[in-house]
Amino acid sequence: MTIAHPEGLKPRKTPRQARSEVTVEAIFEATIQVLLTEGLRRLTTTRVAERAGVSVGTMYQYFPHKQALLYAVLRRHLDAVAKAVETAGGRYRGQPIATIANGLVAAFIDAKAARADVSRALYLVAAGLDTSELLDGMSRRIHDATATLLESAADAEFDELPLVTFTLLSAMFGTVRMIFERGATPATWRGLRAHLPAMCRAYLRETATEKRPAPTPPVPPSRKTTRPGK
Amino acid sequence: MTIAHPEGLKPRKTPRQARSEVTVEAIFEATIQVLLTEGLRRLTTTRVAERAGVSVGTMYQYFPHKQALLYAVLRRHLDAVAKAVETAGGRYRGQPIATIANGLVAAFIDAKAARADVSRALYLVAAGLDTSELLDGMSRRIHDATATLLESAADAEFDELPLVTFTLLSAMFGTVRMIFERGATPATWRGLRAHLPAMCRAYLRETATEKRPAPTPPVPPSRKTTRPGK
DNA sequence: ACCTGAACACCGTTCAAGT
DNA sequence: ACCTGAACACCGTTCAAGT
Repeated sequence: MTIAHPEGLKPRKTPRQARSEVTVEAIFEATIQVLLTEGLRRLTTTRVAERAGVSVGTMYQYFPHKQALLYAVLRRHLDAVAKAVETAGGRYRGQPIATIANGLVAAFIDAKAARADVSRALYLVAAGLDTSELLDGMSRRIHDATATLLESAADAEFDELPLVTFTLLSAMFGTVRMIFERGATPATWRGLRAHLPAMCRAYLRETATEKRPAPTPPVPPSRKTTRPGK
Repeated sequence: MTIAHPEGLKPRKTPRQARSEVTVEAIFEATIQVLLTEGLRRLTTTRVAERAGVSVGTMYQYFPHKQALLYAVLRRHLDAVAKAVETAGGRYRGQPIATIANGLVAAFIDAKAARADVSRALYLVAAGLDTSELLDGMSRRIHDATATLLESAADAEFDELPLVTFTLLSAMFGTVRMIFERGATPATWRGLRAHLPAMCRAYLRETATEKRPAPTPPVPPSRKTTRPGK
């Protein structure tokens, strides 16, 4: 559950007194505020400290450098997203792939949209940091939850589960990310909310080998599994 | 064809003598080299100037600030990608959607993979810059080329062409981007090269209304078009 | 026309001194 | 234990002086 911090990005000390917990919390909140009001480019250690009502020195007592601070903020957000997908994984277990695809996309989009402004700001933060280990950890949680979910599907089996999971998630992550980085219109958002699940369903139907004959629809899924080689 | 520079990101002057053209070219090349060997974080105006064999002052004669320099390098690369998709658009006009999907994905991946290291480095650059106008311009070219291509498909018509184009491209862009930002294994690359087109084909088949009865396959496409509203 | 590089303002980070 | 803020090193940017 806990993701290891890459060396050097650890918080410098853990708060031991009530006073310092308040301080750390204030620093977190100030970081997000400065990020949203001033932008990443103008996010300065001095500015964050000022906004948090502490001195720069205090900040450096908890975070060895600016990167570590941003890293910690990013980590919080990604953790919430991973949790959302894991929860969805529990809820849709054993359902048909259509339901799974819809549920998964909805959970992911909702988690991001809940704090859309923060999400958007953090994409920039993530790019400027060495986040490979953090993203690896979060991706693994989400990947595992998704693979387990797909494996439990009532009406389908997958020959290459890891690759299917990876492709599916890449499209989901990437699409939503794309939307966030450029400001999408509400119309685009609505459109995507329908078309992204549609794409996922179509893909899963294409790559699945049927487990039992589906009850209602007369449409036969393709029999051959797609081969990844070359 | 030419994309307007956002205010303030214009090159400061255009080279008028052969000497300065050489200088600018050296600066471009130096930027990419420093980016690849030192990373974005250690990319310093002094370092780039040194590597290019000119003084900082000279650099500032051509680029008003560091951002403008990075912007220009990014612009070059994106232009090459847009050109690749436009070319593919010409080549696959009037083909069946399966062929179009395959060709489009291949063209895009190839364009990125051609200079994979530069691609990777530039994703970081793009995130740290105000690139909305640049990306809007490039996206428009790619979007237009793709929409025209889809409209020409021999075996399908699309009720909501703009939304379909957008969703398709988002998945493509996003997926490839995802791969680039984290180092993907060759196996993953090969897998994706097969599965990403498969996903695109499945999606297009799902959202298309058939133009003429397909000749070979007995699989009927779904008749109802997916509705984007809520 | 084009180039140089010392000089300036600003930001990340430290550390001796405080409570 | 926790906090302060002047001090230092480094980076982006400028501009008077050169060819």
